[in-house]
Amino acid sequence: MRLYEEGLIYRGDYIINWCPRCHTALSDLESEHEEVQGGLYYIRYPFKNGRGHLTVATTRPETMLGDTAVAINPEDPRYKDLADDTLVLPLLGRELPIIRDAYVSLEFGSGALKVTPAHDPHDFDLGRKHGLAAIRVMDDSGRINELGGTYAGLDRFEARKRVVADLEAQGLLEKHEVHLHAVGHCYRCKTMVEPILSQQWFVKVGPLAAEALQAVQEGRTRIVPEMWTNTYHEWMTNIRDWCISRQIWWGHRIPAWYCGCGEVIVSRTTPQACPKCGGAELKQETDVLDTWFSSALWPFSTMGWPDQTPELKKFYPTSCLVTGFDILFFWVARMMMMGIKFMDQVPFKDVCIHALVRDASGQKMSKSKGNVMDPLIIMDQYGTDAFRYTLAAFAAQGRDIKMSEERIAGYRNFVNKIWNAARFTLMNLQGDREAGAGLPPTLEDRWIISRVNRTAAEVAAAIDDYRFNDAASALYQFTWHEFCDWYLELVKAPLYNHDDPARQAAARRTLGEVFSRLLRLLHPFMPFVTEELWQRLPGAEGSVMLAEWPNGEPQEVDPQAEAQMELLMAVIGAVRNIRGEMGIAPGQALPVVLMSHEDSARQVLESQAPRLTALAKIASLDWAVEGEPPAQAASAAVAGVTVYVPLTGLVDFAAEVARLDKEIAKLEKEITPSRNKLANEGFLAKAPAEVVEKEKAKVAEIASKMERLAASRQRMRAFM
RNA sequence: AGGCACGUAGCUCAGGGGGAGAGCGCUACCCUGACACGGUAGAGGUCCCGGGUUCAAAUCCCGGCGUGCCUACCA
Repeated sequence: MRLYEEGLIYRGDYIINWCPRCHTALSDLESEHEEVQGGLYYIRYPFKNGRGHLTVATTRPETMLGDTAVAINPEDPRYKDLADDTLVLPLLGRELPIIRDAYVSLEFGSGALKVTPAHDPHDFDLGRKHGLAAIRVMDDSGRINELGGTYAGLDRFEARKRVVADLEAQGLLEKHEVHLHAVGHCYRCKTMVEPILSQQWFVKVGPLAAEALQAVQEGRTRIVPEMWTNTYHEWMTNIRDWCISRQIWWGHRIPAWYCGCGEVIVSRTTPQACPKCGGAELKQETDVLDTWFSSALWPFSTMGWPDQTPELKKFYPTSCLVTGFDILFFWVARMMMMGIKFMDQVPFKDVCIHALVRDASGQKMSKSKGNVMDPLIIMDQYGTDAFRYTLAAFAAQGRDIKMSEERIAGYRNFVNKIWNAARFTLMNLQGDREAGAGLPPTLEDRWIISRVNRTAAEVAAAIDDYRFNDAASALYQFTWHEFCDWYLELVKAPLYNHDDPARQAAARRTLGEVFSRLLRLLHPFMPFVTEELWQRLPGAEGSVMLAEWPNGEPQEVDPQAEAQMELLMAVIGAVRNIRGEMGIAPGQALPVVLMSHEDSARQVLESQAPRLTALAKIASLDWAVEGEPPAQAASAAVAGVTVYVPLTGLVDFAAEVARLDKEIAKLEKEITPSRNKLANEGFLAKAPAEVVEKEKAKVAEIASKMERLAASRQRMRAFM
């Protein structure tokens, strides 16, 4: 009503997109252009004076039945001296004036354009400009009507064939070329849209769009990822009036009444009599509003508008709308227009455009194409949580998703991993998470607490930025490769040591705490399994949905513990590498000798000897005096520490030399770019000091490793 | 036709000026007391091509080639 009163809604005769199957008008958006192979027909229109003809080109010969003129470009040299200014329309014999308009392209077709104002939007404009009649020759089902002469009653495609055949028979078809062009199709039923002259209701969107555009330009509404603002801008700038009449049976009926005297009454209440003639014979408009028009009011109409309800006050404008790009115009832009118009404020602060799931070849999934992946089947197969996690992991900004079942299976495995980690955790907690306070934390305690806090901070930051894939992968990495791979293995030692119940309890405490935080962090991505496990976690109350969200406590980040763990993991990795590369059975415990000139490293490793021994499967752990390595041993170099595995008896010296060669070659490849940089004077002069320092430290570390490995290699060679 | 993306391991994809990453797949070994939907170790890359900017380019700029999407009335 308000829009009508302000002149922003009007009724008018225009060419609209008509679906001959749905029997309704469509907006420009609902007409989807699709490339089709059509024909370009060159048809001879004879001059009235009988001397020759003018050839016009058209893709839709059947519309010639509604022609009311032929247009040429006034600049066209071919048509400078025409024999006559009047043509005779073939088949029907109607006389057609030749009009001159710069709109006609000199390059396309024959340079002569047949004008059918009732069946083409541009012809309609031309018709208005030149005062031509508009003859509508088709009915609402796409059949030729009584104005189409002998073609009356034929379907539009049938009519085309007949028209072409008849023209050919009369020698009026000059030629016929194959022609690719984009043709509108009904978004609902894919029927070819027919542009038809018709009286409909329209919204004058210009002023509304200008405001909606400005809101985004001024940042009152932010579109994420930003690249979509271009698209939004483009569309808002080139927008045409919006046809909102629909001849369908669902939707809001347009509140307009027609009186026999010709008066149109638009009213909030049902009018009793015509204000002009007093007549009581009023008929309400049968058309309904486009559903997108109605739903443009959604952000406020759902909260009691036009009343100023408490809900409306509190929740408008909303914080974030999450949607797909294909809805950006249909709905988002229109909610913006209406929100600003009626609420004086944008409907949402952020619009988050998420990725669209496409099929394996990048096609948009659609039922009619038959390339849909049924989420119910997938969830049945891999689990709802796995499916949801996959979508989150794939949801990188600005990119669509080609769904891959392998990835879903990978996340199913992840869910399973968590389930098993939970079994381990719950089994060991023995119903108690509270005991064990007071003992100083072990290295693995400090480390995992530090890591879970870093992860929490990372997840929080990622979610704030709508980088759901970053959040998902941070959690995956932490859960599997830190919590499960390292922490759970390390914590087994205190957990299984019944001789030290206090330490055992302390271990339980940390385990329970970290696992509890992990469940809370995972919950948004994996709601079902985490809730199930939460219910079994001792000390957890209520639903995990309501549990406190871990944001990451900076004071619980412990860089020293992380550095020490890094050393421990490197040494364990070195022993395992030797075991794997030398083909030593996993079950065989190995003697290990360490050598280091760094007291701090030695201290850490000595204090962690039990963990080191357990995870690297070590039979005996000894320290060598510097410069006196064990004679026959495989070796590895980590930062600050050299690792020896004496292999007397079962050692294969050639294999060890080969292993060291490979390792040295790898380091060589790593060190070269850094050495080159340091040899570059420009780098030393212009690069930031910390970058130069970093390169130097890197070169020093790798060089040290290489030296130690080379020394080992030399010793091994002596035994060959 | 115009616009916007994308081209990184065999496949699916992150990253985005200073040490090439993940999942799956692959190779070898292992049913180790949470987990074989698993563990340990490993192989695998001209970051599409060509220029440019820079001390430094997979990353920024320009031009190609290829792919996808969106918009569009050339009858």
